[in-house]
Amino acid sequence: HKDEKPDLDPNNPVANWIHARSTRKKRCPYTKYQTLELEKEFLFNMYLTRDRRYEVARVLNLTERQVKIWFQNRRMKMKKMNKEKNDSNEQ
Amino acid sequence: VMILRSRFLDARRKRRNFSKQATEILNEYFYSHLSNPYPSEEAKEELAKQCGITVSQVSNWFGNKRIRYKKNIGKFQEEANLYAMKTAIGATQ
DNA sequence: GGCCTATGATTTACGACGCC
DNA sequence: CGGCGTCGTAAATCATAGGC
Repeated sequence: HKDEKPDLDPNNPVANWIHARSTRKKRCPYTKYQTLELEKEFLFNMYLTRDRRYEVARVLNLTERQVKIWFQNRRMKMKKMNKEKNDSNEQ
Repeated sequence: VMILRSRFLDARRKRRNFSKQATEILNEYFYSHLSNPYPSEEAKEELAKQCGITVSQVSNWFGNKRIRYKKNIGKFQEEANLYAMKTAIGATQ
């Protein structure tokens, strides 16, 4: 037979997997209010200007980084929803 | 037609567990690629087709499986042995 | 029918890498 | 060339299907 290489390390199969760094901030679910306001802002424009980002972050008590990432994630979500809509509408 | 479609969309929102055969296929892939259980986009498409689910669902399944396996390898040992044996038998035929 | 856990989906947070 | 873009994912959490 042969040496494929499905498994190089039987003792620790997880060793080569992707792992989040220990410094990563723990996921912190946003409040309904925060989410609602973010959705409203997203409806207004899918891309933030720096000024809007600063303002939204200030009002919702989030960091600008959190707001930036929320918009990135929200755009990916929209993309996924659109794809599913298309997939079901063709065939 | 649109009505049928919206009906289909409504039906989808009630989650069902995947079929036994689908879970079987996914687990076979997972345990036979245990050191790197990250199927390519093409592999995901093939698995999705075989399982009768979407590529997104395949991604969700692997994401859930990896984290749950990693968090409690012991709990999955029996299952791992079962699928390891299965692929070993398959390889001899 | 009421718990409980397993399971599929969704939500935050990054790493990697690309573009401008 | 740094900062924001996408893409794929980790990990936590949500929702509830399904078994007892």
